[in-house]
Amino acid sequence: MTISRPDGQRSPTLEEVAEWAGVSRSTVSRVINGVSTVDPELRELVQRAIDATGYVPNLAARSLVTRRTDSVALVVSEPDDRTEQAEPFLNRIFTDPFLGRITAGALEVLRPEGIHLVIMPAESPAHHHVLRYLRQGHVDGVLLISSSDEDPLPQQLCDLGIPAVLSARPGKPLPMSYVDVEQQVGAKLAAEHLLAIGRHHLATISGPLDMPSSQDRLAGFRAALAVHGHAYVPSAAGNFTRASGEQAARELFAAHPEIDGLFVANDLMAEGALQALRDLGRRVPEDVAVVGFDNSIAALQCRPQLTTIHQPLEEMAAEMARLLLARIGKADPKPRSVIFHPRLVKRESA
Amino acid sequence: MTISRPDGQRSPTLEEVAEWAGVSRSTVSRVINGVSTVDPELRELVQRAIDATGYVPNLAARSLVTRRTDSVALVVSEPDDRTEQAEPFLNRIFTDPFLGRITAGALEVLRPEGIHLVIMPAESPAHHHVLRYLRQGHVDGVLLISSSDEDPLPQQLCDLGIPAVLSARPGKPLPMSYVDVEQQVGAKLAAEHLLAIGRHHLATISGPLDMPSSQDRLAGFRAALAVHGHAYVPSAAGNFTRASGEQAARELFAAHPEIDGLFVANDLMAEGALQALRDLGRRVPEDVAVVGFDNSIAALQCRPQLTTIHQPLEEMAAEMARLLLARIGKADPKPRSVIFHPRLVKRESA
DNA sequence: GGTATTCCAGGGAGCGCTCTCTCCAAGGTC
DNA sequence: GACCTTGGAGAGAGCGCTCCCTGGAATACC
Repeated sequence: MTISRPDGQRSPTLEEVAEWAGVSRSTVSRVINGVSTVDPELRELVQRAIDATGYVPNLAARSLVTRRTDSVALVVSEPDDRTEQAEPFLNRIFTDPFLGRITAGALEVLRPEGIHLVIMPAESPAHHHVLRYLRQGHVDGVLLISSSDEDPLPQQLCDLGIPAVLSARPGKPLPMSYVDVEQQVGAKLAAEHLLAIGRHHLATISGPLDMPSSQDRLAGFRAALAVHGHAYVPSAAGNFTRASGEQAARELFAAHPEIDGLFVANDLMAEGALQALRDLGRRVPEDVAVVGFDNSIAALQCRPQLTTIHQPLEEMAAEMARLLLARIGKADPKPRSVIFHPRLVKRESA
Repeated sequence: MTISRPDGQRSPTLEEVAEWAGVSRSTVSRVINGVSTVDPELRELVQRAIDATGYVPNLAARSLVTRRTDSVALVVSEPDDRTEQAEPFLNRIFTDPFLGRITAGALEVLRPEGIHLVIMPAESPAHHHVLRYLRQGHVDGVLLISSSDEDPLPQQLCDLGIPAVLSARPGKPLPMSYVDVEQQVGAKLAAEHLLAIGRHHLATISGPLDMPSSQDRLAGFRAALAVHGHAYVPSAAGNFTRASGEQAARELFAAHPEIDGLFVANDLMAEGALQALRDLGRRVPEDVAVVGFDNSIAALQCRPQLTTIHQPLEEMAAEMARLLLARIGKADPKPRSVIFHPRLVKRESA
């Protein structure tokens, strides 16, 4: 802290507060930390001293001894191979409603516990920066949003013994807790809905295929259709951005103009697909029915409004925070997984 | 730090590295901090010891004595009165391309300096949380994105002597550095362009009117039109979200169907306005010309693509970071302001 | 060759806090 | 009244680091 206060002096220390109140350092410390064995009268006195001096505990000193910082990091990671895309990483993550919902959910749990959340983007070239930050002990643990099964970060955190919780099933088995949603079930809901409304030429726009969740949604969609006799399902991969959805839809309809039902692996890409369909002169849902995934704000903002698969991201993030807190508490609880259920939200597009 | 390493032991200390290398604590410290007065041979030896032990400096211990943390916060603040809006704060900030660009620009400057950036949302009920975080000395300074002239945070940071730089001219005069863009000039560019392409019935959708930048854009637009004899300019205020832009456009066109030129205070709202115009059956730009503001990714993603006022957000954020670093370096440099120039980017919508 | 000067490694203090241990006083027991 | 228990305050050590000061070896100077 470089708080050069206006009056030029540093912020007061425990010792100074103690002197002001005429008690010992220990007593002040006890009051600050809410230890009950303090005479109520003294407690009151010390509280006045704290207010009078404007005392704030020095975090560095405290965490030097407690080995806690009372803050956790939300790290949004991105592997090498996707870093050089048209739309820069930071633009993508700070434009996708995903992150906001995750943050909100995590804060819901962390704030009442007095734990701070710091958000750190970690695109690949900066991985070591972030890793250094984490190793230095700025935070007690990390909520890791990782978007590829090639991402080395989960493994690294594991090796370093830094408590962490993942936002999805890890690509490789790892002794870490994670939350997830039944991706395949979500895709199945979409498939069955499209069939139920009488569509026969189905296709899908998937997310990046190095993401387990993308793979699952694609596989789930295909499997559900196979059950109904559809052996072949055209697909194109996007990267979860609106532009990539638009592009994928164009490709798909160029190759398969007969498509009348489309499952898109997130709402943002679905919005892009809607754009493409408009340009192609296809009406939604009359000519083509579209189902998205996420039930994000984007689903409500496009025309027609998106029928989509709801994913309880806020609750999932809250659960991640809870799992992390548990992990930080005791050294080595068994890694736990918590799986959430998706559901279909019917709107106008299908 | 609660790093309970897999093998159950804590991470090594300076002392242990010193012992490994057979030198003193001081020497290791010197090597770590790149002090030049170390025998190259010893330096080499110490480096091997560091690698072998996997040593990472303990941040708490270090910053206890240096009073630096080598990290700064990017705080996105929001005043009371706007917290209870349809779209939650976190959704809004993590959906607007604004934040991504700011982050990218700041990191550009901070990363090479080895300074970490932590992002903290600070909607009003959590202000004290964030303030506590900052006061505890987690960071050396703050880049403050504040969106209202009622926001108490700048003043508070100032009082606490926490180094900070603002992202726009503060609502009230304050001895803090800030960057800004010539908002009025930007609005004037929009106004003149709309006139130049032959529009006569101009209107504008502004941002929240408690933001100095919104006020400036509105005032600038009106002033520029006044010069050309337009005494009255219909306007409606949004809150910089797509939905609010759509809503504002509806209101505006319901009251003033003759409008043929529209200046919207950011691209996101302009996208919403485009949506509304499409619903109303107005062609853009034939019936209504639309000019946005920001030149964000959103301007490229809508149909027709937006003519907009470019704001060099990345450079502005980079400059903020530079100003902050300067402020952290020495106690009390004179607060500086750096003003950037907007420019018109012509696309399809006007 | 003796002294002054530089160079560079080591030792010690101390940053501000927590936490354990000690100690004192008050109350309870027989 | 002597003893033990208990509640609650203070003293001390030490977390891991940096930074200043000291001192010895190497070099330079007269």
